[in-house]
Amino acid sequence: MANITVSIANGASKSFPTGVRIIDALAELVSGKKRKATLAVKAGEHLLDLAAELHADTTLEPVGVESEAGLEILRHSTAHLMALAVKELYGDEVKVAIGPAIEDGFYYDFDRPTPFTPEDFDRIEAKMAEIASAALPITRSEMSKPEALAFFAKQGEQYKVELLEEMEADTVSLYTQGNFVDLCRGPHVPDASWIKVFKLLRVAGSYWRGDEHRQMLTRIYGTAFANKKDLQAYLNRLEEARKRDHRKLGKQLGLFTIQDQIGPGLILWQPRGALLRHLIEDYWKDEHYRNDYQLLYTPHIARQDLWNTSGHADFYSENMYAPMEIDEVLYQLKPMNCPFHIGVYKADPHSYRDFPIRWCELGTVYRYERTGALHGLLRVRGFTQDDAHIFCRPDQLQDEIYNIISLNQHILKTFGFDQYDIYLSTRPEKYVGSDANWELATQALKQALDRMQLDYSIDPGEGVFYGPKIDIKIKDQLNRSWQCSTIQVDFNLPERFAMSYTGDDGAEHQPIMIHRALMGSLERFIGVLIEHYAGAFPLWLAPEQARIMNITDDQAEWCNEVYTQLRSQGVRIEKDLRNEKLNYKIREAQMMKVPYMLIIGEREREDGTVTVRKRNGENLPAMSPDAFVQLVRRECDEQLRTV
RNA sequence: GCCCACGUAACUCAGUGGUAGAGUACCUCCUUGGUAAGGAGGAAGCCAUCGGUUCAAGUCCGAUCGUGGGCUCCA
Repeated sequence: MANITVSIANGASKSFPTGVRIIDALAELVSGKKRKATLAVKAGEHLLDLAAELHADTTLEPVGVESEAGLEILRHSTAHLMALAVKELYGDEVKVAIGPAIEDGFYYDFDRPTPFTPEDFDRIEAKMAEIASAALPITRSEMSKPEALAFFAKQGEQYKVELLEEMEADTVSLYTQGNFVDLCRGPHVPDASWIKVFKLLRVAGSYWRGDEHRQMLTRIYGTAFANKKDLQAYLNRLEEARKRDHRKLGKQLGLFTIQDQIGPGLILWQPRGALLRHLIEDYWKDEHYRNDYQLLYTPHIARQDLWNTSGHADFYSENMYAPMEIDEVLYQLKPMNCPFHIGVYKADPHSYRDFPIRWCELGTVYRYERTGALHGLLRVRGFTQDDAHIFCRPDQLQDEIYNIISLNQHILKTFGFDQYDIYLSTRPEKYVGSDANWELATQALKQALDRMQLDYSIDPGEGVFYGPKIDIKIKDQLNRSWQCSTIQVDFNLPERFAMSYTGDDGAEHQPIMIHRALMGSLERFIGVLIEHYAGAFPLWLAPEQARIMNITDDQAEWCNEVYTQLRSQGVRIEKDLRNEKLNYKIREAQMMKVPYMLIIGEREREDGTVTVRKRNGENLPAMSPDAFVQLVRRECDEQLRTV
């Protein structure tokens, strides 16, 4: 990426490629007379060089710290500061592994006989503050690789030794702060006094080098900011995310439950959640019929033989549940829908004229997920994919991909998602299918994306062994990314199942198969939706669109009349006729995030009207029940309007 | 699966070795009140499960199951 933009106090500024020492860059900018420079580092690798070498006669303003790259440097330095504090407090008992800056903060991995717990945070933070206030300088030095190896070996830092052994460089850079010397590429802030606002957040386990067969380390996560205000804003954002947590809202709004007795990762949809899901499914089916898809239904189990043919019994077995025996034949629960759709394909002979065939199914699959991976609705063991398989000729591939992406965009947009990160994954090292086919499919994916003028990044070699794919991550209200949509070309299954069609030349050919899911799974998608909307669903999706409530018992009859009328006209309305104060009823409806409250007092009963209170507290003038039905229909139509 | 933490009433939580608690929800009664909690009373727990230590275990120890934060893996 990155150029370094260096600007100085007189306004001059220039970009340099990464790797240029800032001191050299400055020399170019500063004509020799004026040595008082202010730095703005946009993307920096060598800030410390500058700090170290300009210290004597340059004032370095801490402007960089507010920039993104500056924050990264600050956080990286804070990770080091934490390691220093830990070393000072716990000495040789602790070995240090690695400690980078990450999005929103930093972490450092430690190896300690008894892992850290949050109770240790106060002590470590206090030590960090103490070191920081002493403005202990952070200095950069270099060593040859053998020197560095000997140095860290002597200190007993086996993790650093291992890192060094794998490095190719002849010389490495070290950063020294007090007694703590760390192997590090840098850059860092000039001294610890720059680190003023920081906080340790949580401990977690992590494998050394991310390898589950190796040593488990204790990771401490923390964050640092340029000022207290930014830290507070960050903490508030975390708090906001916690409030939106779909597990919490799912319970509060009565959407779904997961129970020990049923089993982990298995979702029970409660009435409100089931209604929400039903609305999404109906919408999904309508959109698919409208876009020339046909709906399929297929069973949940199949003979093991099927999974042998498909190859899942081989390469996917660790995700599949154990076989069960039925009439002395083994059957297995399905982890995927594809072989069944192929079964439908094989029920009839096919000609090139049939294509494209677009078959979709809300197919429930079961996959074994390790207990530690399970997470609310977002990672479960039984889930329903909004699956589809498209069979086509090579010349139709690009159009089909294009159509899938546009349908995807249309559907996602309806749910308020219009920010995506798109990844195109290309051929991995191990693959099936011919090079020519891979090229054809990869180009088709690429051209479809280009045709739609979508930005995407390429993940080289990250495709599945059976074909290239496009993954789309959606961004929610809090700018968090979620992997939902996936579009995969498959050269494997048509081969394994010997699928064919008769071409215009009268010969048999193999169709191209595309797998795709737009929402991914209903479980995950609804989990994301809950957090995206913070449980306050738009009217068309709200399980309860309106709640009618009386002020005194005298209006109960009129309430019942309106209730029955609106129900019969398709409004999802509930009633609250309890002997409670209006305040109390409003509060409850409000907490259930019901979009409209219909308030009925003496006035409304006499006039035959309803007073409408919106979820945001706003009141609409009294209207007839009919007018309210129209209002609901109009609003839903607007929300569903095709873009 | 791995590391750490946690598991007490339907929910949110207090209870650190000596008779199981609060608020909310629920039920009953009073109250009929116009825009986010009216009042009184009542019922409700095998303290996740199993085992151990102890005169005595919700509390200490171990195992199992489950949840959370991560790691790894993924729709």
